[in-house]
Parts: sequence; C-alpha cells; structure tokens
Amino acid sequence: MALRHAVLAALLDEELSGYQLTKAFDLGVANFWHAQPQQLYAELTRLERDGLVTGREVVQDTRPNKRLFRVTDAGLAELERFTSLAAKPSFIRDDLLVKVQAADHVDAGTLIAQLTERAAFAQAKVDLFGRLLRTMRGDRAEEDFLRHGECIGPYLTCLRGLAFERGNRDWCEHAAAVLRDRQGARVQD
Amino acid sequence: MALRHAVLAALLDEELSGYQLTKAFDLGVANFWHAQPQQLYAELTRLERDGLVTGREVVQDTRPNKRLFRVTDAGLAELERFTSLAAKPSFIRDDLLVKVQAADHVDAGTLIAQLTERAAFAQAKVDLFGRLLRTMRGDRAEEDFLRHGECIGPYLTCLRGLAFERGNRDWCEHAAAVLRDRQGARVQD
DNA sequence: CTCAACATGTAAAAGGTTACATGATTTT
DNA sequence: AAAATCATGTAACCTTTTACATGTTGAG
Repeated sequence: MALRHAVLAALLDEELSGYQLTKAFDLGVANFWHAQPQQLYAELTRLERDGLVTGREVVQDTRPNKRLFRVTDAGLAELERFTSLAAKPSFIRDDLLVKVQAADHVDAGTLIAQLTERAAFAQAKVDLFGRLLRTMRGDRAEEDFLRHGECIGPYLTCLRGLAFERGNRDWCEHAAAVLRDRQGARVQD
Repeated sequence: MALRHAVLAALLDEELSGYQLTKAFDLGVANFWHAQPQQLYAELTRLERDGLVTGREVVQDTRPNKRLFRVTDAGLAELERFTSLAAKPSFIRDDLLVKVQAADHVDAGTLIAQLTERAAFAQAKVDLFGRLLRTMRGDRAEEDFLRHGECIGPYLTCLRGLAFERGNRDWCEHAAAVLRDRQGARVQD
C-alpha cells in the first residue's frame, strides 16, 4: 500500500490540489512513483477521511474552485512508520524489454522503430530532470547543496530518475544500433 | 496484458516447466518482467487453453512429474502482433524512493540502513547478470557476439538489467553517503 | 468556434499479491 | 529430524487501469 505514502511524500514540501498532484504523477515528473489521476483523487479522499491530510477550499474567480491538501501530524507519523518497515525490492516491468527478449523471433524493423522512439522519450525526461535539478539547487554547486541544503529528498529522487532515464536512453540506442548492424550484416551474406 | 507476452518470450528459447519459469521470474533473473509463481501457473493454464503454448508431461522417477511448455506457431504470431503495438512507457515505482523523497522529514539512520541493504542487493544482481552474460556469449567478445550470435534477445535484456542494477547500486551508495555526511555536519554545528 | 487546460469524481474490468493447500525427496 | 527444493494449484483481497461523466475559462 505505497501509493498513499507516495502521495504523503509528494505533499510534504508543498500544498497541492488533486489536479496539481495529477500533473506531478501523471506526467512522470514524480520520479519515484507513477499513478493515474483517478487513483490520486480517490487516495486523497481516503487520506483525508483517515486524518492523514487536511484539505482547504480555495475559491477562485476565473477557475473552478479547488481543494489544497497538506500532511497532518498523523500523516507524518504514518510516513515515519512506513519508512521503518522493510522496503520491497523494485523490479523492471517493461513492454519494450519483453519485445527485445523476443528479438530473434520477431521483426527487427519494428523493434528498431520502437527503441528509437523510446530513446527520444527518455532523452526528453533527461532534459526535464536536468532542469528540475538546476531549479532545486539554485546557484549552489551540487556538492554544497547536498551537504547543506534544506530540502534534499526530492533532489535525491530526481537524481535517480535522471540516471534511470539516461540508462534507458543509452540502452535503447545501443540495442537499436545492434539490430541495425545485424540487418546490414544479413544483407552482406 | 503483457504478462502473457512475457511468458511467451521467456519460453521462446527453452522448454520450461511452471516451476522452472517461477525460478526465472520470481528471483528477478528475468530482467524484463517480474511475477509470482501463482500468476505463472495461472497464465500457463490460460495460454495452453488458448493454444499459444503446448505442454507435455515428463514422468520423473525421483521427482514429481512435471509439464514442459513450449510456444506454438499461434503463440509466436501473438508475440509478433504484440510487438507491433505501441509500447507503454515504463515508470519507476519503488518504496525506497518514496522514503528518500521524505528524507528531510524522517529518521536518517533508518534510511541509511535501507539504502545500504539495497545497494548490497543490487550488487548481488550485478554479479549474477555479469555471470549470465558471460555464459551466454561463451568465449566470444561481446561485440562479435552481438553482431553474429544467434540468440541476442536475452543478452540485450540482460544488459539492461545489469545497467539498471548498477544504477541502483551507485545511487543507493551516493544517497547513503550524502545522508551520512549531513549527520556528521549536524554534529559539528 | 474549437481545442487545451482547469477541476473532480464514479464504476467496471483487469492485473497483481498474499494466504492457504498438498505432498514427495534430497540435503543438512 | 528439520529444512530446502521440486511441483502445482485455488481463493480472497488489494491495486491499477480504462471508460464514462460533467462543467468552466482562456487561447488561437
């Protein structure tokens, strides 16, 4: 049941509405968890019912009203409790890897196209995470920021997201190059 | 519905029993998907019902009998069809990252301990994947194997698994070091 | 005038985890 | 004698995804 803890962790540093949370989770800006809008609205309702977050109505003139949520003391205690539990290992679970596993039996052209597309997607995330990191650390050097900064949790998870997407990009490019090479080699036979 | 395709992909190069598949998926040796034994037995039953795999009973003296499964032509066609569909992007979803996101609000000692444990786990997988890769390529150089080898799909996915676990290990070690440094810095204040 | 963004949900279906169940053999 | 490995499942529960539903405002 880690979605609720992911939501709590996301709300620690800023008050957000369900819609704003959606943006963070949905677009993968949250580099530690992913969730659909529907899940987030439902989870916020449950969290408020259980007293782990409180919402306050914000009346807006030009936009529909919204509810901003923040973590309560009970919510923080719940996060502390969660942190003390053993974490489950995380596994890769990826459609594209399934397809590459079957590379010797399926059409190479399709695979190359999908690997290329994924590499571009990963590169876009690399750029995004790079910008986010720069914003978070401001004009400080990374080393200095990590040693003395006040809010390093989100920075550390963003670093993991960056490394993950770099790994994705590099592997996709490499795998696509290997498959292209083999296409060329086959023609030469 | 990619579990079924993951099973098909895993059965492409060798005939396996449900139990043997379990070993591959359960322990994370399968670096492209993860699943519980119960899921695999259920999926094999469905796949056989749908004619995508066939099982044959192997009578054993000293061990309980087992059923070995292999992919049928219809199964291969289904994999081909799956490969031609757009792949969904994969996201990180990790308890430990949720905890690190909350690093500024929860106990650092607990986090350091969990990061250290995870780094060791990742290192064990790095070693395992390294051994698997060596076994797959035999005495050939990697470049030569990838260009001319017959079975490179599993090799490519294993490379991704290796890079992923290296990334995990490096990040865990870095994050733990950052948190330790800050503990030291706090004492000096 | 149409499309994107703001804002929040409900309900059904699919997928995944956990607990329960059984029973033989080999290793420690 | 106990624990690990081989071998296969069922059932209940929890989580996630997909489809449906509604209404306003600002930009092109």
